[in-house]
Amino acid sequence: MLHQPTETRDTRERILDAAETVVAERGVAALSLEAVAAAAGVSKGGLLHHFRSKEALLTALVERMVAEMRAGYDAFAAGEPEGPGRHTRACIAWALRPSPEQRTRDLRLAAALLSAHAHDPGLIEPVRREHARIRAAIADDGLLPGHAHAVLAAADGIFLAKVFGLWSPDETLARAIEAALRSLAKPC
Amino acid sequence: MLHQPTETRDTRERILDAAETVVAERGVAALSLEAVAAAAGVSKGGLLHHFRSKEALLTALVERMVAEMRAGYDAFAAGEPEGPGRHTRACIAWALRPSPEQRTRDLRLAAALLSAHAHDPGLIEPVRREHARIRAAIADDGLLPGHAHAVLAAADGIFLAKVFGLWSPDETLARAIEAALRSLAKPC
DNA sequence: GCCGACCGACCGTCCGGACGGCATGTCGCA
DNA sequence: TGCGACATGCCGTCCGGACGGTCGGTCGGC
Repeated sequence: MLHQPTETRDTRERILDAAETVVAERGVAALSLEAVAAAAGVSKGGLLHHFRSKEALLTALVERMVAEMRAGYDAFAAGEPEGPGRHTRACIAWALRPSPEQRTRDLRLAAALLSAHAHDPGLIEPVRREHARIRAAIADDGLLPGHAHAVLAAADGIFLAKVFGLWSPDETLARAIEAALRSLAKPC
Repeated sequence: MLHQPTETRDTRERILDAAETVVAERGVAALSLEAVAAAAGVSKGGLLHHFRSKEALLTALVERMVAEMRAGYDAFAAGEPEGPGRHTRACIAWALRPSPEQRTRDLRLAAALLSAHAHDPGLIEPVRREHARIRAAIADDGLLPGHAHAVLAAADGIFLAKVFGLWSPDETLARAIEAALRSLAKPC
């Protein structure tokens, strides 16, 4: 494995974090290279040293996001007991289990998704592939296909509604929605 | 009531249609005044005669979209039989009943939502209000709150996944999802 | 003394918006 | 009926600013 100086990786991560922060706080339109550089405590030249173009920055943002998605979802799947409906229940947990680090994860996801899609819809292709992977897992989960996909749609809805700031259920409602979805995730 | 020449209204509508077309075909980043004007067969000056700024254009886009949303949803609600779960079933129909004019409606919604939110997240406030209105109707629909909101989340997910081009169920899967959601929309 | 991280000035381009002008039509008035 | 004053829908040019990206240069470590 090539040895990469730690400082470089730190700066790259700092820049990606800064990009997400800018989008989260000031919207997609404010995502300029100068704004990101300033938020990361780096000059514009320094930023462009790490990401050769804005598109490269957005691509890296999407890649990191998808990796985070995949790791998070797989962790939930691993936490569910074996048997039919496991992946479907992982979707429920992924969308409706509020934990501090998940809140920030959602903000990161939203920022990356929105900014990349705004620049070029083709940039979120990795997200589409990850979604397809989850769909495949869910279709082979031992449930009626309609039930599993209804749960997936609900999980998507919870998350994407948060992306646009449409709404977010409070704690008690989240529990109630979770119960309703779990009733769909039972073996037929 | 003031008499408004018909030609003006036509041109305004043509411009709004053109804006949606540009976004749908070339993405949010391509939504410039010049591109919209060209697609509408109007000069940039002519466009700015009807919409004093880009923000005014986007505001009008969102307003038209919300009106369309509201009319469509209310039509589905009116078509459902009275009794508990009516609004919840209207959500299901709204998201999962494919009809030609609804496909184009979805494209319009997606284009308006994405472009307005990209320019300024505050511009989609009317959408948030409309969503809140539907949530209120659903919360008072005679079902367990968790069930009704789970259905709403699924409807949101189906639509918003389409907005980002993540996926869209085919006809048979749509029927299966519909059946699963309807099982949640039964009186408790 | 080389190399990689980073800087900051600079450039070309694009975009939003202002502005003055030009037709067409309408109304008041003689 | 004819005419002038004005409003309206639309055009096309121009400008200031912002933004993405280039490039020559600096500095510290190996």
